[in-house]
Amino acid sequence: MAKYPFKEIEQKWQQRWEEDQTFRAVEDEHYPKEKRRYVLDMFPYPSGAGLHVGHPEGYTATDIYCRYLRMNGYNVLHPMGFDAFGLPAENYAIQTGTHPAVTTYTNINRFRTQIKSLGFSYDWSREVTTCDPEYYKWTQWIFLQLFKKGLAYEAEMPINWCPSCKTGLANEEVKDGHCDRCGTKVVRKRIRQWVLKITAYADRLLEDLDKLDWPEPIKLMQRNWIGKSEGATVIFKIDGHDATLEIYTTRPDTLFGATYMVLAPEHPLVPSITTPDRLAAVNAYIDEAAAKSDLERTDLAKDKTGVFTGAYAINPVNGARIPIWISDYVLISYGTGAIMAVPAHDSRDWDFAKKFNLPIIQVVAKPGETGPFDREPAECFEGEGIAVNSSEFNGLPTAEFKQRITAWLEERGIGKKAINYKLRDWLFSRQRYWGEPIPVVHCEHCGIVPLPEESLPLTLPEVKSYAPTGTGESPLATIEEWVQTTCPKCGGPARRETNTMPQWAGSCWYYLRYLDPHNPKAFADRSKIDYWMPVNLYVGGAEHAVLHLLYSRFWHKVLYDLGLANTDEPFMRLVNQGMILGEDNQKMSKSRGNVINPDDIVANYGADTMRVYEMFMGPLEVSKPWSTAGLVGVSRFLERIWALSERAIIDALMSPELEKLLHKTIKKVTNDTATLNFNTAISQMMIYSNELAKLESIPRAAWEPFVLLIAPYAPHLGEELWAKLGHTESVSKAAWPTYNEALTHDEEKEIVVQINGKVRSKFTAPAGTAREQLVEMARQAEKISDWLAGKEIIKAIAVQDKLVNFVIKG
RNA sequence: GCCGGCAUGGUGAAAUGGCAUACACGGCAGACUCAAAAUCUGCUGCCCGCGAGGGCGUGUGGGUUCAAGUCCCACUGCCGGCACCA
Repeated sequence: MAKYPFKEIEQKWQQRWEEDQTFRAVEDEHYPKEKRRYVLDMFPYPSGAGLHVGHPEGYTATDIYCRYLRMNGYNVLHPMGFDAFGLPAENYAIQTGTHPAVTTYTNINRFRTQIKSLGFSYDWSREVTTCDPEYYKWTQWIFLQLFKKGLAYEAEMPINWCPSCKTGLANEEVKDGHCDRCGTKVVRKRIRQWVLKITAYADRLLEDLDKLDWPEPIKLMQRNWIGKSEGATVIFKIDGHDATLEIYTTRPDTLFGATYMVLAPEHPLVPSITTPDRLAAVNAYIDEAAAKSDLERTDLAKDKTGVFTGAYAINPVNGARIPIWISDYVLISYGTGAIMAVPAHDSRDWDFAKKFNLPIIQVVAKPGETGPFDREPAECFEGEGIAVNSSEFNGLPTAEFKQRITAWLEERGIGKKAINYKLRDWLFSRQRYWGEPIPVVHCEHCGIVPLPEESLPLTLPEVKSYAPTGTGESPLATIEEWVQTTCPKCGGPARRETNTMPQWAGSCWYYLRYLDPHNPKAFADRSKIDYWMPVNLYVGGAEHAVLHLLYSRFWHKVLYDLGLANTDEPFMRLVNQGMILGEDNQKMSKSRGNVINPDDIVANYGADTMRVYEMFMGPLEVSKPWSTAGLVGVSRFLERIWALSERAIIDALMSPELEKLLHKTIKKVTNDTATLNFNTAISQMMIYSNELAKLESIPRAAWEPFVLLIAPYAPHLGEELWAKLGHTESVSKAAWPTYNEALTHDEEKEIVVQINGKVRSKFTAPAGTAREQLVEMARQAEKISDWLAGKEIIKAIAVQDKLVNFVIKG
């Protein structure tokens, strides 16, 4: 018996698909909207390490699904491209002097070859690369639209700075307070930055999550990241000053329990309210806080610090004079940068009050708590309850008190309802070379001036050194002839922006460029957007939950508001594939030496084996360890199918039993493929092929549908077997097999007989036998009369086609 | 600390509240072979028993139910996210 010649077959069909452009997607109006599907993979960053076994997992899943959809009469858009700007290529350039574009395109070519070797049905004519000027021209163009809408602005703000790499780092490049690349401790540095006003969309980004068919944990992560909170602002008078102090609280009902105030060290009121005797201490504290990194201020420094300013605020509800402190546990960037401290009902305030011996007054009684409430409580209580020590509000439940006190404050003009978000504006600039140049100039007369859209792309100039300057400017700043330019508005001298965009920029909208990748006039023609969008299924890793997936939702909404997109959400359904771990159940990494290279698998076992194995490992969404033994099992499965195809395929009727199994198999594989439950679809195909293996010759009617079922999973094998059956057209154009529902049901059912819930016997009965009759049959069943002898039957439960359970006593 | 996810044989894993362990790997036995590999067939949760058979079993402890891997409550462990957001 000839071994399955996967090398020849895979090469042959990949070549054929390319020559025939089998998977080219065309905007054919004959397909109604509901027969079109846009199935998207998260495109890869082409690293120097080559494709990882994790990449093909999601790609295989979408590929099987796309092939399944095409066979079911759908017009499918399934593109692939490369996220090509980014740090690794630039860092390599710094070390070796190789232009990042050279490294990047070498890696892209390798990735493309690797991806193609797995036989995915992408429409490669739509490939996009984010570092291509023809692509980033439109990234810059979208930036200009954001700028014109006032959604991109310049600001001085503290950022994460790596003193060793001499560059700013994005939040995602900081791991536990250290530079992800070199391990140096990150410090804060104030430099000029471009920032995108994502906060303007906070509420819509939150609300619209409800429309999306995404995994709940991902939606929850976005909700938490956006962090909407509802409360009130309250204005406190400052004793002896005209200025007032505004604070934000989610618990206005605890106002009577405020025993001190805390300002962030950066709060603008601090200098003016600090008393002379406290000035030295306050200034020392401010300097100390400023020198701390974010890590020191948050992660490591749960220990509260702070100093008294010498000033007092007046509590508007009871006139109490309460001290104003400063502490870095209050953040200048959230709310009003100032709080009222209620130590009895906030654990942070509790810790602070305990440390500095500040008074603690209980104002909320736990449900059922009876008091007395005139002494300092033994512990902090943050839950809801009944108001105490709150004058005329005593006895009110928390929720009601909140409403009443907010109205009370509003009437007096000293407070109002307020909403805050944890989400911050998006720090959008990098002091890096390998990114999209930000298309604006700084003019002495006109200020910041956007480049005219016709002048785009603003391409990256060549530089001698890719190394960061260390001054907080990108390497672009060193090219005087590039930096010096003229103002598009007044024609006077101007300097180009030298910051570049972060890696996330290109991926914010790539799914739109796939729709019309070569359009020189627009990022995508509106008719093509209307034809395909929104994305029906988006598959990728969960690590992008709050970064790419939030950023691209933001950009998409902006485009929608500009009338440039047809929906206000880009990705209707999201599925996260689980991680593939090493054989040792650890994350794959070079240092652990447990990395599996897909090239080796394809070379030794074939692409189809790789594909089917990755889908057979377990559910798509969960993490699972790689197992070479498991891979071999799948390889044997495909070998057996090949061996079956070498047997005589005859035009004879199949047995009724086989026919039933065939229809059950078609049903299960159809449903499981449609719902992405590929592992159970594969095991059903194994069951069916094991049955076929018992036959010396195989009825054509039993074989052909099976070839069609396996084709999306093992497409090369599928094509070859289909051709062996005499078909000349690609199996991907064939119609998916149908099943007869009646044949998927058994006429005879095995009925289980239980005594007190334990299985004691079994018998067969015609499907649909009435429950009363099942009970009668069960009484006669083998051994059951012995079990029932001399016992009282309290109850007999019968479930049609399933079981009879006798509940007995004695 | 807070939020979320997961936990089933030696292993990867199946299971609309209705026979737990389908399918695959591994293991054992057998067939083929001079032999081995490959391939094929059978067996394979644990305990007691010669056997018939019985008992126990889905991280732990409770509960609901005629019936729980599945539903509820409490806990443990692992993985992920957030981390002074007032």
